[in-house]
Amino acid sequence: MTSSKTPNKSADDSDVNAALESGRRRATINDIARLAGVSKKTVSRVINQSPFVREETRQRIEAVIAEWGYAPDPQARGLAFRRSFLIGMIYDNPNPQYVVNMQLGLLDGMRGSGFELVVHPCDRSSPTFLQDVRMFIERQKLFGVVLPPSVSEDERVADLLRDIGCEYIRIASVPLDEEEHMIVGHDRLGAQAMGEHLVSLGHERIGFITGLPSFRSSHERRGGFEDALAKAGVKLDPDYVVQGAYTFESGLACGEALLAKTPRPTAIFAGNDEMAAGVLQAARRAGLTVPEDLTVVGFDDFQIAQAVWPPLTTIHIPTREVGRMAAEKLIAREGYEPGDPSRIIPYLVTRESSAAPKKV
Amino acid sequence: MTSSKTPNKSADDSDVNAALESGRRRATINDIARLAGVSKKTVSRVINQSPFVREETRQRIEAVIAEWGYAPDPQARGLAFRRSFLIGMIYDNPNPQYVVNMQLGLLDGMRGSGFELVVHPCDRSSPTFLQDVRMFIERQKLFGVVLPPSVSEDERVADLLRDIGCEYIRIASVPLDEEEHMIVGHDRLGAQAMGEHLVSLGHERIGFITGLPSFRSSHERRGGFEDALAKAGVKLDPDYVVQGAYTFESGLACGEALLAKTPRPTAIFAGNDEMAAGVLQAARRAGLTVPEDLTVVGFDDFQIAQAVWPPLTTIHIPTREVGRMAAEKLIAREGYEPGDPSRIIPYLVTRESSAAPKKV
DNA sequence: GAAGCCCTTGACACCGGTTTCCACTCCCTT
DNA sequence: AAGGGAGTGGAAACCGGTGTCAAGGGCTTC
Repeated sequence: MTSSKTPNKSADDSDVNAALESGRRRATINDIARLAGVSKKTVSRVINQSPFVREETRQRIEAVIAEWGYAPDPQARGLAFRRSFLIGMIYDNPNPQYVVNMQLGLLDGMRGSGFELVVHPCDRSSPTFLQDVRMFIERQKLFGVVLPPSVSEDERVADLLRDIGCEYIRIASVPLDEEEHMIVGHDRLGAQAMGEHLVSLGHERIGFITGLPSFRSSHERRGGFEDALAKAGVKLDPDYVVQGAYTFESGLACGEALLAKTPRPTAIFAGNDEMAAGVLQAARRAGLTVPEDLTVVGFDDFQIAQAVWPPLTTIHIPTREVGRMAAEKLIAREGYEPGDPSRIIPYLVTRESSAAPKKV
Repeated sequence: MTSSKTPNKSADDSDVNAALESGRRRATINDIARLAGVSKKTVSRVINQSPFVREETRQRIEAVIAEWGYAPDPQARGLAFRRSFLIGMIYDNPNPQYVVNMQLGLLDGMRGSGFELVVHPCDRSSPTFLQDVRMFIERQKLFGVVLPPSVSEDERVADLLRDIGCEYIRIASVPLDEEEHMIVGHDRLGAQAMGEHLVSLGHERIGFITGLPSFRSSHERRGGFEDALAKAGVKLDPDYVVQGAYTFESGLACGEALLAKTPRPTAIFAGNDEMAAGVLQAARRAGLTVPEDLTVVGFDDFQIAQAVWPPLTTIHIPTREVGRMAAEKLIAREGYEPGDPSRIIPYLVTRESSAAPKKV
């Protein structure tokens, strides 16, 4: 009777066990404690990997936990810890494929950790934006949040997070914060690769369509492109740079604008695939054949790049992998090593939309 | 001194108020009770809209709640209620735009309700699928789940949910469950509309590409199409029906197969836009011009329909609205009326990919 | 053999809400 | 004025975990 805590509990115990065994009730920490003949505090220690538990005791408890399939209640645990086991993704990126890939990546990185992902699209221009974000985080007592662009680039949000002491990871194309809060993408490298590709094909009069200026990636992509051109001794004529908005429609309009220039560019590099698809349409309306009359290239390598005609030469961005790294960094589990940054380096994908310019 | 509960609390009170006012601590139900001069039970009654509170008392408490911006802790509340305020979206639909639109719709319907959305993509063919779902729901004590296709069509999942007593809404193109658990889409109507459109243009030899047979929508779309043709006295030749997989690649392959038939169909109706984009590519490879040589139409009206050339005639499905209705139904708030089903009726969007067949 | 220390363990209060139970109003009847 | 019922609010237990702190046991050390 060493494990019995009160003299007349055995009758109750059998009732309790019956309820448990029939599956009518999930096991609680008290059940596990009782079944293992220890106090619930010790079970708690095992759950939280406290080193102050005798190996033999730990194994006994772990066996009982495994046998009954016990998992602690995140709400109760969260209540005591004063925080939840939820991770928020706060975003305003309008591209569905980016969003979904990012979500999948985050879930990859969270798998088996006991955390769950709560999604929170937002409108950065709303007057209540910061208050909404704060409410979201404080009410749910989020463990942490992941911020993809362009929310990641908003210092007000970062300040808020530091202020309320919420863990966060910012995903951006440039370092904006301490290293531990950043996953830095390599848009610049990707744009450089594209610049080299176009130059190597022999293009010299190239149009460029920027993304939304509120996204740092817009500037990085342009910058990387200019780097590559400069290195090859080709100059990017500012007159051939027009500002898009990362949308198909803006790509169409900007494409038409660029194609109206004299002389016409022999290639157009759009800041993302959506806009490149718009350029393809502009080219078609102008009676031009791609890539014979015009090279059109994009950035991101989302599905649209393959669905248009001709399929787009573009830069592949490993969004899902970026998400995985972000989640891993956020929860920083034991056995977590920093993650090889080379996993998220973008690369050129050559398809049929790019070719050498026609000889004059 | 009527509101003072213990004689020597006033000193403590000012400390507590200081902490509150400085924002160092969020208000709890005890603070609100103290500030309003009532017991926390009464505050709880107000929060939970109990009718047993004097109107005057209620207003006083609500004023204090508003003044301090108090919101009850979902974890503590959930712990006592034995359920969380989380809603799960369990899905295996591979289309990013569908997923994102559905999420947005669900969030629309949940806005201001205090619920949050936890996303849970899954693999229905995994051996641990049902166990994963069960674990997800039971651990988080989800308030309810929303099941879009094709998870919604899996009776094992519905059985599981009934078994563990979890609220759920199934989104599908046919009624599969009691009315209160269903949002029924109208794929059939949409496909009928497309059938009528093609017939009215004069097409009689029409190819059809089905979606994945594991999606009920595939059969409904085909069925609705056949209905419309039958009504017009046109027969759908089974030889001109090929099975796709809702992907671009499958659309390409199926398009090639259909265009190889003799005589060639004058129109191809693909079960979704992705496949229609594939058909466009097959047509181009075959040297055909759309819509002069071949009419190609899709279904869903996702963004790809506008980004390809020519832009696709398709059926618009109000996915986001469907999501909103699902969420509203799930949380069935006071003031909730069933929701006008006409809001989610699909409609034809005519673009440039459909035209009358050339005269022979 | 007693003191001192470390390793383990458990009792108890607490996280922030809800529910149960009960006592106390208040108002209306008799 | 007393009695009775409905309406109202408080104390304490509870949801399922965690923090704090002190106690028990085995070991070494003097």
